[in-house]
Amino acid sequence: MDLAVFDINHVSSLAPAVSREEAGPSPCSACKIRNLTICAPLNDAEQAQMAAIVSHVELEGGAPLFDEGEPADHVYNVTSGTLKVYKLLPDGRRQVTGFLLAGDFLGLANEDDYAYSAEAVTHCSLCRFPRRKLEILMQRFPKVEQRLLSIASNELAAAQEQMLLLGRKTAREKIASFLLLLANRARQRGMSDSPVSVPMSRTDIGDFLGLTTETVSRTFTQLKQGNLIRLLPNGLVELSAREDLEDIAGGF
Amino acid sequence: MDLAVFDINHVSSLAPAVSREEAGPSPCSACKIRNLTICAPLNDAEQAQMAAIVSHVELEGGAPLFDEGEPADHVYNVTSGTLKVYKLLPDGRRQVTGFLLAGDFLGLANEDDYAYSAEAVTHCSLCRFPRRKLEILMQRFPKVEQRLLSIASNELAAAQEQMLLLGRKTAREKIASFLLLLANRARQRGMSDSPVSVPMSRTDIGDFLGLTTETVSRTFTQLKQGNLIRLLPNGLVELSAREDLEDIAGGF
DNA sequence: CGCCCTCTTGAAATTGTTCAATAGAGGTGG
DNA sequence: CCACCTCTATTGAACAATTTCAAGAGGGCG
Repeated sequence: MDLAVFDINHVSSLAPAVSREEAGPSPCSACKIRNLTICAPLNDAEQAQMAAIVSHVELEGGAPLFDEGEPADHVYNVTSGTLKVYKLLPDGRRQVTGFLLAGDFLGLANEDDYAYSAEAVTHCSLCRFPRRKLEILMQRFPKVEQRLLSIASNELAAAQEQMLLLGRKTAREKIASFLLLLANRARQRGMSDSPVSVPMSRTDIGDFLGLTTETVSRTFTQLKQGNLIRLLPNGLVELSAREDLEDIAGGF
Repeated sequence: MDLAVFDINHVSSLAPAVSREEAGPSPCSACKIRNLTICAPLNDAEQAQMAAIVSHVELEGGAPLFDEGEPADHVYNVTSGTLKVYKLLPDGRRQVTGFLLAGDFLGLANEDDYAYSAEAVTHCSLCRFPRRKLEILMQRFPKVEQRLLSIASNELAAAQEQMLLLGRKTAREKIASFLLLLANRARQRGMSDSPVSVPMSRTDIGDFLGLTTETVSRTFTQLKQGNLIRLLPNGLVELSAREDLEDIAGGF
């Protein structure tokens, strides 16, 4: 559970030339997922002002980003890798409320403190914005605030979809929905949707779907034996019969 | 399942004097829940501009407000009564994703269509805003957009809490959480939190908590027999041992 | 090569569901 | 005003899905 946080300003003071050359005048101009982020609506000049307040964070798999209850001083945009966000009950039961991929935004909080914990699943890099400074920039660029509202609306719709899954779907339906969710998100990002990468553990998947690891495992086996999926090495899953999976998932 | 929609402009053209006298120059100036709504950050002059685009809707219990998949042309603020919002699976299984009380906002959608259905539980009144016109007003009053973002953030936090409930809590914990949620929301609105009003059916409660009506009923009975609650007439529930309920609910 | 951790598989136990029947509450019409 | 009708809530018993407990298999890393 090592935490590895690198501030790009710090790094570049050690090796500025390399950092600058790799990234160009501003690392943001090379950002491949800009259109997914809160920076999407900004032109180059405006984006430079965002770049002025951003720092860069790298996490290795398993490293925490922040914990529920900590002061919510920063918000983040994922630039690569996968994270999970989760909430705990007093006795340790856990609900993973989401997995975050490149382009996803996290840290939105209305209260002073984070309402959930965030932890890297794989090696991740993120852009970090001080919340205060971002709020000031948002007053200058209402487009960013609109973008954030748009992101929040999308997350809300996804949360409602997840409530439907948690409250009303069977284990089989949950797993089918989950695989299709991952596949669709991979496709949006120009990555392979079959085989799709499933980098998180069975425990994480169970905690996301409201199941135990054993049930997740058994259900994968069951789908595999029905020739709906194939389990490949390195956490890859081939969706051999997407249509059937969609029928099982119940509309996705 | 009668739908009763009254446009306040229409009503006042029939009986303008009465309508004006009851409400004052603008019905909004008499609004008792303004501080909960999207209008909260506006001064009187600004609020008048909001009033110019608002219309008033009344629904009787059981009447639908809109259905999933309909064009999302309006957003609403509840001014009195209780509504439920829900999603359906193709075979009819239902997940109630929330109950809305006075001051609550609904209709936020990023896509063109509503992502869920909304239906009155009790007799309700709402303020209706054409989405297009509200978007224009938001550009003039960024405060409203900020307010909306703040509302969306709160809803997102509530949605995550509900995912924790749906995915990881037992029936007993779910019912305890639900009663405390209703009680807290009633208290926020200056209403009695014990006995708390529980106007929705056992089926609605079950569909909100991911349980069947039978399990809801049995769990109420069980809590009653443990002297944690008392079931009074007219859907009132006395929380006789709030501390114990909070322990059961697992932090609320 | 072996250890550790995760995943898989099996069998028993449990929670909540399903099916079925009764009780109660609210509304309607005689 | 009461009887009846209907809809919702409650209760019971059998059933099923998922969990829990337990053991073994596979895979990656030192």
